[in-house]
Amino acid sequence: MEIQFDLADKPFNLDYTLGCGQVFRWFRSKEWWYGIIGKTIVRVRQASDRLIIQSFPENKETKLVFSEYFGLGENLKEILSRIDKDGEIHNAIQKYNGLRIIRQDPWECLISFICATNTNISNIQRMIQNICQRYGNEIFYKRKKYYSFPTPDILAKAKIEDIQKCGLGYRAKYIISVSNKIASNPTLLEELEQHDYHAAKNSLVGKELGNKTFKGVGAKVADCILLFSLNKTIAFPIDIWIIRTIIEHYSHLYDVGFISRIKEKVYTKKGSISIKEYNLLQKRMVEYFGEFSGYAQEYLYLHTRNKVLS
DNA sequence: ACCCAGGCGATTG
DNA sequence: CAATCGCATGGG
Repeated sequence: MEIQFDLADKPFNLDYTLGCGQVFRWFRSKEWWYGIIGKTIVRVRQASDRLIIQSFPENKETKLVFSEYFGLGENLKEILSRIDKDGEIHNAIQKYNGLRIIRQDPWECLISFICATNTNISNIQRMIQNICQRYGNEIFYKRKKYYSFPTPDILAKAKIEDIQKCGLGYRAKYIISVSNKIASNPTLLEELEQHDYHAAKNSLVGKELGNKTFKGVGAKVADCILLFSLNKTIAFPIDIWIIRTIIEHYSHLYDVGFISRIKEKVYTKKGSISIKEYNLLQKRMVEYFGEFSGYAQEYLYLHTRNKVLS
């Protein structure tokens, strides 16, 4: 049995949505994408105006869960028209029309983006795959093995050396620390969705009792969590690709001196941007693109990245 | 051998 | 405070 969504007049592109680096556990084989949503094993394919989903196990809520996960409730056409403000974003929207922001599990998102610092996407995928193989539960479906994403209490009890063996290196200690935090307060992340962007972000990057609540979570990682799992469409993560986009196409939004300093850092590879520079880069972009800045970020990110890598 | 990859935390100045 | 500097790991 399978579920279908009618995509007529709804921009949606499965390849861009699953392949743009917001989720790391999906893989494509021929026309199907394979993945796990919650505890449900899923394969998905797109046939022009339909999204076809086969899943195991199924229940009555499955269709609603999938609709939510893929962001099908959002009026993407309207959102894209709101951020379509210049030639560069216009080209990105034309090329990647149908890219949607997924509403993924905040816990998985938190761990995934702690892994995502100072590395590349294929390595992130490998780290997370290793974590799931070692600490998740095996699920068999159609004679293939899948693994659930491990729970906070399982990772909290893990040995740091074992997590390092998953290829996480210096990130392993952050995983243990954050897992303990969530294991002792399981609803902490979900509660952040009730707060506005700034309050939620302060909780993610802030301190309590003098030390950081979420080690390994800085501004960039926090913005990814807010955008990809906590429904904060105003979040605009600043990464190296977006900085390149800004330098090339949005430098007029900044002081000349500021931009040249950013250029210097990026081109010479001498040091990363400071938190102040991060915040200013972000502030101007959000002023420019508005409440759906996060969508603009994703379109620009993919556009710039694929221009360079292809 | 060296550099880079969707930064962060600890340590300095 | 703000700026600088290791950091684990894998691939090119």
